[in-house]
Amino acid sequence: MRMSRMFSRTLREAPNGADTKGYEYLLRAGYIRQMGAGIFSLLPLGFKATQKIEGIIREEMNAIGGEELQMPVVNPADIWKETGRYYSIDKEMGRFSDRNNRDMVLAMTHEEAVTDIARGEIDSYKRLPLLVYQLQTKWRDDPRPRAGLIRVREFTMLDSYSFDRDAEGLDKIYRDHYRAYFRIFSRCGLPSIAVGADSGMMGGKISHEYMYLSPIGEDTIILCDKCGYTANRQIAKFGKEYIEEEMKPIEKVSTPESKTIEDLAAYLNIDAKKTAKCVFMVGTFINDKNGEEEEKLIVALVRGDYEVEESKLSNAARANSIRPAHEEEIMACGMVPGYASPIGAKGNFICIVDDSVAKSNNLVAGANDAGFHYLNTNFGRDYTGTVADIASARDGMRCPVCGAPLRASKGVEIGNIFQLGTRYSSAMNCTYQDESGKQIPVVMGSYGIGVGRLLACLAEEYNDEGGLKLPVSVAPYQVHLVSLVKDTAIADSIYDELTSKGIEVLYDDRKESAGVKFADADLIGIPLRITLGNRSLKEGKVEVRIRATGETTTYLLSDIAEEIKAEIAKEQARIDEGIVEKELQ
RNA sequence: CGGGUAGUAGCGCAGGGGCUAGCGCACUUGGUUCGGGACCAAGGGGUCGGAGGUUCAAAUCCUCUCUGCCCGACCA
Repeated sequence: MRMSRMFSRTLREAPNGADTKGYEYLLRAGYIRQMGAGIFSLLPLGFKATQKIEGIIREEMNAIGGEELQMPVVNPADIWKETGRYYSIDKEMGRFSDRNNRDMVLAMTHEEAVTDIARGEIDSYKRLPLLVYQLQTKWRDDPRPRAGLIRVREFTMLDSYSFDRDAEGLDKIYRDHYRAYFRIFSRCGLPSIAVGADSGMMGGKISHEYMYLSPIGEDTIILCDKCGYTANRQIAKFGKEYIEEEMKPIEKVSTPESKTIEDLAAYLNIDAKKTAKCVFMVGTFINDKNGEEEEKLIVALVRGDYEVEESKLSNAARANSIRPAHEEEIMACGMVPGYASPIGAKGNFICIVDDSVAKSNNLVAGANDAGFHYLNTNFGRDYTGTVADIASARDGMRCPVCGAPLRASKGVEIGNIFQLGTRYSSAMNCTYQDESGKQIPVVMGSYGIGVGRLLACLAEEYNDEGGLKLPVSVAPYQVHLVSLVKDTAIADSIYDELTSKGIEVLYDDRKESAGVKFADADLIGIPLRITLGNRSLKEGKVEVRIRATGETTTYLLSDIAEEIKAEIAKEQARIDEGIVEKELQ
């Protein structure tokens, strides 16, 4: 590509709002342009990089037996009503009516669509297993897009769907994906880790998220450096201690001005872990069949020194969503904020008790009387509720596996894999006939990678003061040819020669100063730069500079095609050496 | 959805009741320069986010509204 004819141009200054380096450079180098909140165009450079990523994805998906297809973005709402997600997913899904007033949705994922197709294709166990994937546009009306391509509303996603006759089959294809995803990310040059995750709106039991660890990430990952335990904080467990002792009789004491655990512990001169903290949320429960909604107060109890993890709480309560409760809602159930506990409370509420509280004795809890608390409350004797793990794992807490201190880190979710089981096949009657003639729901899995987000993470990982420095496997071009001599004949012939040999060349044939050309080359970040200048040309040589390291070598003009091929191979070899082969333990 | 902040040329910004709205970069023309964001000269480009209002006069004041960004809620 001749730069004189390139659609995009570089920006000298960062557009307002580009607050991470990767985003700033993608914008300035002309890879992407914004059109609205969370809505971006991929300009030719960004599109090329994306195509490289997609090429890697296709190779790896094909390698595990996937077949590529493409499903429609617009789905009739009927299939989403079959699974109930038409009702349980809120405003995040785009909805509209067609000209005949039929409900339509913009598919934000394709479990329904693929299951609808599959039920027409699968009849016998002999047809299984199957695996299909697509690279396709998703629209998800995220309430808060941010950080460029990291969190957008419209994006391209690899999504694959597996169909098996039983859990063993699912387990195998799930493991295949686990391994293939590490290969994909590492072939793109992106370091990643897999963590145990919440399956969220997808349903199902087992799921893993792939995380690019970075301070710009929004997810919090809990990891153990000693034994390798990793999990998203939303589900991360940690080693809890229980205060087990002989139950003592409950006793009401005056605790004026002690609305927080901190004040209470100070007033009574006790450790916060000797208290039970009461957190109030309101859960929304949606009927999958008809979309009817119901709200209910959720009372969450954790030990005073722990925090409530809302995802865990939401799962334990089986709520579709939860929000903090208002004071009136708490008081309506006979509890007094600041001095609250389920003891003596009445009305329609759900009580979820963290095991740290359930298994500890004689904790201090609210008396539902302003200015008073109870000493020596005990779960089971003084109140009841559902026991679950709803406490949040934090930096420094103990590893649930080996007991070593846990570490918290920020991460960007670049992919995830779910064992769906029969959630969709049962709801949509996607069954196969087994040897005995019985109809059995197909066992499914679904798997996804955000392509644009992956590019954004790469831009974040590979940059310096000058701009991007993408790995050769994903860079839009392999070579950036910069000509500084007036006579274009030599540069033109190098360009033609390299191009004819299948090398991807971005040729800066513009009438710009050397400084501008170098600065733009650094910004765009093509891995290799050929500089054609009078200085070395006098000796019949050109310079080849490696963007990532700045290392420069001069080669004879006559050898340049072969030398460049060798340099590209070297760059590619660096990537190949870093390919991660990892099996699910 | 709550809190904050901003919207003036393609990009970055200044101006904050009064004549023709400015600066840097980018752009056009001519000339000089030519290996790390050159210089000189002459130019082109604006519904000051939108609507309504106050006023002799509004980019500027008031009301409403739209949009972007940041924090939170939320999210795969």
